[in-house]
Amino acid sequence: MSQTIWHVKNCSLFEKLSEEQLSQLEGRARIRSFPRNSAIYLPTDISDGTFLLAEGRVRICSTTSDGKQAILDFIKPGELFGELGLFHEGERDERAEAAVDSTVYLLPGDDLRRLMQNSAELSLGITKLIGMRRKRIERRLRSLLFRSNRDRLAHLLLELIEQYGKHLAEGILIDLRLSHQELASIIGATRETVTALLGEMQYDRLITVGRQRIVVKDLQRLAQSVDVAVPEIAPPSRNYPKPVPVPDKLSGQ
Amino acid sequence: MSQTIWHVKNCSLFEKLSEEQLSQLEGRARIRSFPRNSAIYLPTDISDGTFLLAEGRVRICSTTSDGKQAILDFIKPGELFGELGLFHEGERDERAEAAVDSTVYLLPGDDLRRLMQNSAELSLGITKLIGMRRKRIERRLRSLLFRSNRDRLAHLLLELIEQYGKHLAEGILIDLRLSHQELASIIGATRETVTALLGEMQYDRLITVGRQRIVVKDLQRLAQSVDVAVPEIAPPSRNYPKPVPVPDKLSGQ
DNA sequence: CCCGAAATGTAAAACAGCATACAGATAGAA
DNA sequence: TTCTATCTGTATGCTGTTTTACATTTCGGG
Repeated sequence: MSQTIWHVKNCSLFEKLSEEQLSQLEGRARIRSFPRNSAIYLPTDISDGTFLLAEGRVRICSTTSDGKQAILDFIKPGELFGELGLFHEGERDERAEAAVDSTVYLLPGDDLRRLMQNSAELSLGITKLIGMRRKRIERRLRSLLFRSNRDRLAHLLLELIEQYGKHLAEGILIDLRLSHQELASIIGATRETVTALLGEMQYDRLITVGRQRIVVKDLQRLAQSVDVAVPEIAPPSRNYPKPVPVPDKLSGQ
Repeated sequence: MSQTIWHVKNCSLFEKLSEEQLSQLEGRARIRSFPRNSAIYLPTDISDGTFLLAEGRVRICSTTSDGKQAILDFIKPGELFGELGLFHEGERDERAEAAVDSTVYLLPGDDLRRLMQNSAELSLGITKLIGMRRKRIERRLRSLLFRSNRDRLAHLLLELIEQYGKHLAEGILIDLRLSHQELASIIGATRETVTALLGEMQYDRLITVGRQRIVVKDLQRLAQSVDVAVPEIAPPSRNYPKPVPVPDKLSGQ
């Protein structure tokens, strides 16, 4: 088996495919690297084909005609994105960007559809992934419908801890560089509001903030304040294995 | 073929199943009627099994601990709901209610999963349905992130016209009984705000309002006001055939 | 036909978050 | 280093929305 397809083989989604099916997919799949903040697809792109994130982090964005931006979702390694184009042709209505340097497999729509026809396992796996994303989005929806900006921000911090939390002497570091603007785009607020809220939380001794750096000092109380269970901090390992290092990912664009 | 399964057979989702598979499903499926406003499942229910709406209309709701309610989605005949329970055990985190008198098939999770294993067609169909719902929810999310209450309400009216619009001499009737409270729960606002906004729109000669009755008088201008294409009014027929009349659906509960 | 629950209408006060307008701080590039 | 773009901090007025507190109307069931 060639090295190219190594990730795909190791992605739980594809583990039930036969060797033959895998090599078929391999022949058609393309791998590509994207540097931090570059676009992976645009809303105007023709929406066939699906993307599988091998490494990095991808954000799904939406922009209004008057330029306002929101982040709809973050994609983790091993997850698909752009996959709704499989079923509904036409233009995509969102944008995908690499949040950090990322490596992505491009799976042609036709091939993937054919494989799905022949593998109920694969179909089921994809269904699960889409369903999981729907659950995430439903949670965001509830959050927007019911919670204040401050609560949404607190909630977001807790979620981030779950994925990027790192124990430190001073507290739990959210090990991910996020500007206030980005936080604002996630919770649907303005940058200024986020700055103010973070300041408030710092004053309340819940967190300490630095430039693109947030340390949660009192997880207990933070979780309490939004009536939520204290999150577990995920182990640093990924279920999706780290690929052979790409020489210079910044040149991928 | 028995009459019970007639709907299932005619649901595009299941049309590719063999006779044998159908009768297998038939043996396990249960049909049940729910009167207007009754609960179909609760958040505390064990979340196995999936529901197929045969006739009527179902709303998916979420309630906070302090009693605030929101409507996450509406289900049309031929669509599945509660289907995420197929993949993630545990309690459901939403509630389903009959918005009008409704007839529902209950498909046991095990059986459906087994069928999905054996029919890639079926898996694909279910994936499409879940994906469609995700698209709807993503649209709601954008709407909440970007639009004001008034714009969200205008937007909602346009969507409702698409599904329930009925041409009348005075304009286009939204042929669905909805209280201000319900409208508010959909767009994420308070009842009072909705009352005020509807009043405003009436003053602007965009609509006329009566008790649980809204007539859009100037569709053109309404669509313009939220920068959206004028919606088509769907034909009254459903892609899902009307079942043999149930004697007295109100007795179903 | 009457009554009670639900739906609707209205209005004042309080508030949260936004738009706007700056100014200082910092990192990364040249 | 220096310079510039990005990020952060802060203040102010304003607007839209919620909250609260009612009064009124209407439907539907007994």
